[in-house]
Amino acid sequence: MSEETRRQRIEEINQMRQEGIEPYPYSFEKTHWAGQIKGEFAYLQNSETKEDTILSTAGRVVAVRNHGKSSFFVLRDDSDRIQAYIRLDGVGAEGFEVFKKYVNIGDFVGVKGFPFKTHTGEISVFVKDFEILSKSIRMMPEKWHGVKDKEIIYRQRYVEMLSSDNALKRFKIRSELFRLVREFLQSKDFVEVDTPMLHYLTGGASARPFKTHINVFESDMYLRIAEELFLKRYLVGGFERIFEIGKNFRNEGVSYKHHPEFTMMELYWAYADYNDIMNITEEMINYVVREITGSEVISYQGKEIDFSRPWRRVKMADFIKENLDVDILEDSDDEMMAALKRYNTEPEIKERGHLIEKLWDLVEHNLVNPTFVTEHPVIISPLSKVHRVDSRVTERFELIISSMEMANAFSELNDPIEQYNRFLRQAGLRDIGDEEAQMMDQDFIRALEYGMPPTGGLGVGWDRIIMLVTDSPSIRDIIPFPLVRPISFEEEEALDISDEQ
RNA sequence: GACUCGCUAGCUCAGCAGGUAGAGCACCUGACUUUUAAUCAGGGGGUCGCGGGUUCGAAUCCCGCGCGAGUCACCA
Repeated sequence: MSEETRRQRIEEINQMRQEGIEPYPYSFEKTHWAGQIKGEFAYLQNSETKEDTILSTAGRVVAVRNHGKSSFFVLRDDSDRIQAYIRLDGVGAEGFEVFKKYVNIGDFVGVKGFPFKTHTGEISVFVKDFEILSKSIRMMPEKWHGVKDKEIIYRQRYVEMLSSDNALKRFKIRSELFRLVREFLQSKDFVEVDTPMLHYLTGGASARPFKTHINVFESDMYLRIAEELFLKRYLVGGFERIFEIGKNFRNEGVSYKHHPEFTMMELYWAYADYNDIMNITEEMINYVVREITGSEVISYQGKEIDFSRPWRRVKMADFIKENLDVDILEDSDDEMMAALKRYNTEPEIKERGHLIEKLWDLVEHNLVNPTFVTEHPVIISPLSKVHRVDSRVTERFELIISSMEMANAFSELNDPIEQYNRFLRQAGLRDIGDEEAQMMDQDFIRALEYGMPPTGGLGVGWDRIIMLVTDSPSIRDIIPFPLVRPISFEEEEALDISDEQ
């Protein structure tokens, strides 16, 4: 590491203070964002100045081009980049000397001056005054190639963000997406609520939980794997249209589409069923995709994905039958097992539900455009109502896009007796070693006994949708600070800041 | 977990018939008052991921480990 440059910077900071220049001042009056300046003064002709307009802006210096008694430099802020032009006769000999001596790429600088357009047509700020706002003592990544090392990108995301406009934009899209989701749902009278992340019992999904411990109650706890069971308690309480956007935690593998900590949205709509939920899901995702990308057809990793409505709807059993020639509703366990063997796979737990899941995994990758896969067997849907005309299946759907499960929804089971029996069966699965089976939640049963209205419920894994709209190959690319294997800071760095002051 | 690939200056990368390390950007010094990957001249900077082995000699060959990426397996 360039220890040398870092020492130089620290020495410069000391010098600055001796000269009465504070390298880390407290605030700066910023009147314009970079993007605002570019927009507001786009009308200027080449070489035209607007000397009667004094504005100020600030950002990180990302490029400096010195020309003797003048200098061009580029400031990057939240909105865009803006070029600034500083010269000796604009800021005076002393100011210009400070600029040349102390301003480096990576520093935050505030400038005050008037807008103009250069001979070559670049909207710029003619600097009348400037202030160093924060000195950087680290060298910035290469200005042209940026940082490509995935290890730096994931472990020090701030480095990727500060050096790549694209990365900054990617995470702004993430933020914008959640804004749009809230806007959409609020327009339909859904209210945002929240539920605990620390649970004594895990439920609402099939997954292995993280364990933790609460000292005051001397009790083990789990990080939630779903919001479901608490949100339904809201419905018992009287809420009719609710949603929660929050983190869930699943102690399982990491892959391009799995991350132990991910952002899930769940929504519950009283008096609606899974058909209503299908419709609102389609409308909501279509809206979000259009707002963000400006189109209904997007390109994801070279594939085209068409979000135009209506989306295909296919029953799970039919889809598996047409692809694998296996009937998950009628065939025996042995027949399904034989089919799985034909595809060189078999589940760890040889139980009907797991056989069905396994068969599904074989065909999921055949779906690229948004597709609702519906009517899952009762056995793999412990929280879902049995279908009103076919008792072998439930009123449930999963939304598949680009081979990834994006959403899961059902007509929520609100019959307390049946829910109790479904939980009993899940408990039986736990007994035979299925660590992902759900736990009996007696308080939840009690809540249902008080009565929950007929309700349609939905869960959406927005991280995966963000992958699509940002054309990111891995979920780690759109989670700002992904989980990384721990390594000691000393292994990465041999810097000691204390002995250098 | 298995296999494949990668790890060299702050960053992006070269170097691998084994002979004590290079470029560009960045940094420092100098020239240059409309450049935009500015240009020109000079300079500093490296436990070549870590440990062991082979060898007179290892960034380069062999073994182990660490971290990362991809594929598969596992997994909603």
